[in-house]
Amino acid sequence: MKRRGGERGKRDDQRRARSIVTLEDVARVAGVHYSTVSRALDPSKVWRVNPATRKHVQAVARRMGYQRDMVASGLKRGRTHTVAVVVADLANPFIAPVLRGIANRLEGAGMMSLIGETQDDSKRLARILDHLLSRRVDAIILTAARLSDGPALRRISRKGIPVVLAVRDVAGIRFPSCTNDELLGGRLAAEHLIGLGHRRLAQLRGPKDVSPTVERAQGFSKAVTAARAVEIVVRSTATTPTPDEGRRLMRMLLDGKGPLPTAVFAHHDLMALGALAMMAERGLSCPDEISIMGFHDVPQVDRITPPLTSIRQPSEELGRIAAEMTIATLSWPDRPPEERRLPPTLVVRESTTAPAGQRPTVLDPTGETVRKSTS
Amino acid sequence: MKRRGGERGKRDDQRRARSIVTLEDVARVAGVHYSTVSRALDPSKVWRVNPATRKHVQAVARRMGYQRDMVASGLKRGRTHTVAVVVADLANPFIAPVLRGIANRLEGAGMMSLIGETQDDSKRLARILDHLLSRRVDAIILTAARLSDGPALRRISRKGIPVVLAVRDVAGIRFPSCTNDELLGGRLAAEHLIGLGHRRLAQLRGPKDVSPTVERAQGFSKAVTAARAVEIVVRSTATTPTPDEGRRLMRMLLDGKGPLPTAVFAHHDLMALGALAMMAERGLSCPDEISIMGFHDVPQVDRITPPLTSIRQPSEELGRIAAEMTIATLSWPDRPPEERRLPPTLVVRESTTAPAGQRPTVLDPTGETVRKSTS
DNA sequence: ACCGGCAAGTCAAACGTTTGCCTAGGTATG
DNA sequence: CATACCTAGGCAAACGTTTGACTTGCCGGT
Repeated sequence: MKRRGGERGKRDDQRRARSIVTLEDVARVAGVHYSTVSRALDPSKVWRVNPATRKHVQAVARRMGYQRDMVASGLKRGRTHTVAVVVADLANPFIAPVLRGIANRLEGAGMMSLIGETQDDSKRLARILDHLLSRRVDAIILTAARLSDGPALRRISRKGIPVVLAVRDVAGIRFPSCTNDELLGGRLAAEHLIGLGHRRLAQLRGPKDVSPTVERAQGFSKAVTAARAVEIVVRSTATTPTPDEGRRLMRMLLDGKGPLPTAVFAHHDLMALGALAMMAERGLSCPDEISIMGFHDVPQVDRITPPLTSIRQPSEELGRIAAEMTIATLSWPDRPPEERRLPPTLVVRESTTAPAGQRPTVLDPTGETVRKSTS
Repeated sequence: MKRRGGERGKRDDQRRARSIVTLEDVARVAGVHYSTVSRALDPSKVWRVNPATRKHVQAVARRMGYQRDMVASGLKRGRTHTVAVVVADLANPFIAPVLRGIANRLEGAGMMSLIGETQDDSKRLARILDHLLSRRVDAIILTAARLSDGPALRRISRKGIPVVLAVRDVAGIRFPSCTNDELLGGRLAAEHLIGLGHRRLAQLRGPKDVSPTVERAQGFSKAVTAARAVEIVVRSTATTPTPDEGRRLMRMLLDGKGPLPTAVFAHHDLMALGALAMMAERGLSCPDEISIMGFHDVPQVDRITPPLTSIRQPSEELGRIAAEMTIATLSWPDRPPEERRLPPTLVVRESTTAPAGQRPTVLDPTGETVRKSTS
């Protein structure tokens, strides 16, 4: 515990200017070698230093306000404690809770998340992935993968940096992933509408080339086929599911040949809103003439007119689990990739009802027509 | 341009395992010293190397897939090209566009954003700020500041890391900041309601101890006073403006002594939604009995019943500007702190109308009562 | 008295870049 | 021809931490 002091003082000015306390500073004050300080402050190495010395060093470090430089540490250890989260569209209301789940879980593990937005542009995704490589992030949580992004991902993965897929899956690749069970989501939607008596259904599909759209469509179609009902599919060409795209698809549907469907399943609540607007424009009433349901159960769709039937997905939990899988992969790199699918739930509101022909009409005491209602 | 090769081969195995190409690898292949490679790849130092050599080195680097290690570079240069964005609540729908504005602008400058969420908890803010210090971020964009966070910020600032305030301001501190002009926002709200003829107005205030609430309230009150109208203020005790908090405040208002106000200004659309729900519960109709308006114009409030009058703020632009100010501060550290305030705009919809007594009642050809309407 | 073993610290070489300084030639100038 | 000057590139010391290898001092056992 003897003090020595004063043998290593040549770079002090720089550091004081940045007012940064280094191991060396602490060591000088504590009267030990800086490697001892390093060990005294590292829980996993602290057994190498005498309890008395440890206490003393820790006290000095705290007093001087020492903070380990994570950049230097990252360089040496090859761990930056940083996870990149790549999203397609920050404005999509259902991505915020995912981000939150991720950020909060990571914070608990001493990590933070870097965010990048691709706008579903493959070039931009490639640029961002390169950049992330250069930053030596510990892992990447990718929520912006397109079905065809396999090759790009394999390239990254070969560089030795773990990629965890969230929300969207990728064709022909086995990575850890945490996604919603979209097949089930599609099926729940179809079964709900079929259960109400609909025999002629339409799908307004979401952005193309992404797994949720494909699987949701598949789950829906399969249930429709199983029920021997008729299905009309309208495909989106946009990359973002907006109300405008919903309007456009709904117009295409209404202008199409053949009889109109009695129920419409939009792959995104925002598209359902657009579809509702289009119906209003054409003087059609929902749900009386056509039932409409959406997906995601984004905030406030329970308050519009009519309150929207939707499928709810556990977004924040999905983020949390994706972060958890990332942490697990980092601490046990060779574990086989786990693929979790979270079950969605149906939320029935007033935008869906039985088709006009089959609607049970009941007179209630006030003489008004009553229908299934949740409020 | 002579090749030398083979004089520095002792650590190759490690690097090949991580499949990371370093300056040294490129140098060996190109037959020059690694410092020359460094200079050939740094636009600001490239004049120090002969054009022919530069070309050759750049070609080799590209061919080998070299990527500068930003961690090492960060350690040496003291610049991490990372900006932290600290938000209070990731789930707040109006923060997503801000984040997006920031992330996109930063990406253009070769930086990325680290995100942290405080949940408006001062302890957590302090923890996060410490952590960010340790990560040596280049700057911090703080959207989660409480009025009383001055001391904590000064501490950070003294460590030499620039802080830019966005959305929320802090008492008694002169930092670069980019906020909404909340005074104007409050005034617009008040003037709109007063203009409709209301003389008895209520405010449901937002989270306490944050600048937008205080200024918005002040702007509102001032306009009310100027018009010699009467004001009732209901203060929130929550830290997050939720529909539930809106319900609670609205109940307090309705249960209060004295005559009810004819118009209510909620500091957040979500609170306005709660207030509407509370009115419905009490059998009051909006806007017939009480007009309600919100703030932020979050997505979909135009589709609820009745469509909500609100105040719109340019969130994405605010983020972009905050990022811009951050970049400016980094490249010219001693510039005087700029304080920008972005003007909000009033969006009139159907949840606000003239008070019952003064409402101009007009018979239209169908014999129904017509009122001001936007749709 | 000698050796082995252990505990507690010190030493110094990394991690991959950046950059001030130095040197080796070459060219211009006296 | 000698000197000064320039250019292009090499050298090596940082940046702050981590960590394998080494030293030192001490104890117990033979």
